[in-house]
Amino acid sequence: MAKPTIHQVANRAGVSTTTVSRTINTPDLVDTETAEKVWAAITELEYYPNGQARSLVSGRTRLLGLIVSDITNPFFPEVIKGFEDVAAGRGFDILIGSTDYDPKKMARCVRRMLERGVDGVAIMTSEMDHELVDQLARRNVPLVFLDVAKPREGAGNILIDYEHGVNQAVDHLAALGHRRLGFVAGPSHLWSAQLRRKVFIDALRRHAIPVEERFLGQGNHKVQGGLTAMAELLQLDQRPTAVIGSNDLTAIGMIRGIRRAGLSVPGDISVVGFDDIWLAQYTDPPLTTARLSREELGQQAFHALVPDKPDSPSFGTVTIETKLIVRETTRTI
Amino acid sequence: MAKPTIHQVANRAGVSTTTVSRTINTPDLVDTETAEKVWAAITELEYYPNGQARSLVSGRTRLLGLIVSDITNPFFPEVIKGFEDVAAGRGFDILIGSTDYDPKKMARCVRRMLERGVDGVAIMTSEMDHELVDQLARRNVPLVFLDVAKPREGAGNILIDYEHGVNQAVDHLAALGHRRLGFVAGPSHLWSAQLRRKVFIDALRRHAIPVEERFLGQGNHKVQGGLTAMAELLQLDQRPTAVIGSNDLTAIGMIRGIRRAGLSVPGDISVVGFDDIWLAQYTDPPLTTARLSREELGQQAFHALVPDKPDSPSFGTVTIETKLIVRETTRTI
DNA sequence: GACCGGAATGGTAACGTTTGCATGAATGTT
DNA sequence: AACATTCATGCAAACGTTACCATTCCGGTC
Repeated sequence: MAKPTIHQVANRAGVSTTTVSRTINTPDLVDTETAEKVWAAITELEYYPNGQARSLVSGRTRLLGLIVSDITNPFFPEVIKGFEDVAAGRGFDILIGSTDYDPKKMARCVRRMLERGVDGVAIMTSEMDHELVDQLARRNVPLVFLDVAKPREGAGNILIDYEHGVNQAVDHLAALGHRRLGFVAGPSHLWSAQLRRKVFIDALRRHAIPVEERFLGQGNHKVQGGLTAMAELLQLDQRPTAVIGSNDLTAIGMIRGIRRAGLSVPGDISVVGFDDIWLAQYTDPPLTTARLSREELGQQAFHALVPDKPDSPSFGTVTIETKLIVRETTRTI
Repeated sequence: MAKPTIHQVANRAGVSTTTVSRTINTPDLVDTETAEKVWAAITELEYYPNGQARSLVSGRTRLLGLIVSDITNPFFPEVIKGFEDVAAGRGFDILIGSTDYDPKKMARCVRRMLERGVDGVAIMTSEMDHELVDQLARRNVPLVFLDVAKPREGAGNILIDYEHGVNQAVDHLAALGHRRLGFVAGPSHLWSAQLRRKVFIDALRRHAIPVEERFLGQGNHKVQGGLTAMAELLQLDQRPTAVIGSNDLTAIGMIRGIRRAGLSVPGDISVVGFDDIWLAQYTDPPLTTARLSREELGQQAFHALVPDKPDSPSFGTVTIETKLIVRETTRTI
């Protein structure tokens, strides 16, 4: 009674297990009348097919892995949501693995996914062990990398077009008359943080705005980092009139730093963030920031792993756009 | 080569599959020398046991379900983390289901978990279909409910001791000399929100502080709700000198409302939140709030589902403490 | 009326493990 | 020297599905 098998259903309906299986999977092959009896038995017994047995024979698990570094980081939940939503719609479940920036946990994650026989893995974590990833690849597990330094052969890659958003931000500030722009970068070991910084500098050049070393601060993608970096920037005898943070947390810290120095945002200094995390709309004042749609990121990751048409290669590279959201931390000089 | 089976390993090591299985699961039963050969074969072939086959015979999947309403809500990720951490340590994987407050998705979630044959499900969502839950119970799937109205028979229940934290908050404010206390509640359909409000009123009584209806505002557990409710409270000819929000988001909205009215926190009005979400330490000024350890919540949920000693019943009820964290939004009157 | 084709169904062998039962060798006990 | 005990191993039967290959029955065709 507890967990009826296909045999019990078959018995009850007075047919063979084969017929039950067909009623569920290929209804066209079974007589309407028989099908009804089978369905009756199924609902009466509250039968659910045993997934293990199913995928043991089919070879597919309809299970996808998603490896992130820290689910607590406000950036990730929305990616997960985007991924999960579309996956659930297509009948896939997802297995989440947090690495906590710890290579050991990463290894454990990969092992778990391998044993579960996932049909694909999305990896969004900077610190990854190449050996481990190769192991996945060698077993023909479809892979997709999110926002990774070098697109990988034989795997999907989702890249982020930092350039557009940052350009828009610089355009925006330039249009408001700002000519002294500062930037507080993220941790230097993070490739994407490096890229954001580089893209900012390129944008300045394009606008023929002089790039001043002293306006380039160093943060850590956390509030505290933005705060202290901003404090240093404010020591300068000639300070920037507008500053961009490498991510929203940094920008929030910067706002706090400016306030603490007795100045106002955007009255004295304009501030722009990056990411548009959920929190950005609730800062005081609401933060102008370059949005990176995390939901889309998750969705694209799914599509890279399980293509619409079966057997299409999907090793392609997809780019996610970024786009400036103007709120209230920027003002004309 | 792609996915070696236990047979290939057995062949390579020159033993039977039984021996390979034993080398992995019950090493005591196999000769050291043989074991070495087997392990050699395992690593050479990069063999990982097939989980489906394994759990097909064992009946256990070492898979746990976790149903939440919205992973994007900053409250949940930390619960998930607590749950996942301890689960991973014990060799369990977790399957996340978001209901999005949609009964249909909830049903789909339950079905998915049933088909996967999860070894237990933790449910932390207010809108749940009793029929669905009964279905799980009938199939002897261990269940645990988190912060639910009525403890359920035959299932684990994790309750939250709202009382202690709120009492501490009121104590704290009373000690600072406040006698006119306000409260902005959460959505009335949410049982836990109701409870927080009730507990607040009880605390006032205990302190012989008069309970004034007009000081009891109505929010929705979002920033906006706190903001508008606070605006109303400020219209009063005699306003409260301290206010408590039903959750941190509400409190953040309240701070904003106070500021918008040209008053200062905590200079004019003290504010206390509830939950201590990650964001609470980054508000300006940092929020005094009653902490509800979400990590512990997740951990307890796991322990309720898979007890340390096999076969211990574990239908018990566990209570999570709440505790005031004093930061900088409260001050003497 | 013999033959063919299609529709509906059943029997059974996989899928990759674990696990009781059986076997054989080696060691110890009387 | 016969026998019990332990240790190390193998054989084969499960676990719950699906998929291939029959088999049966039926109406239609020549």
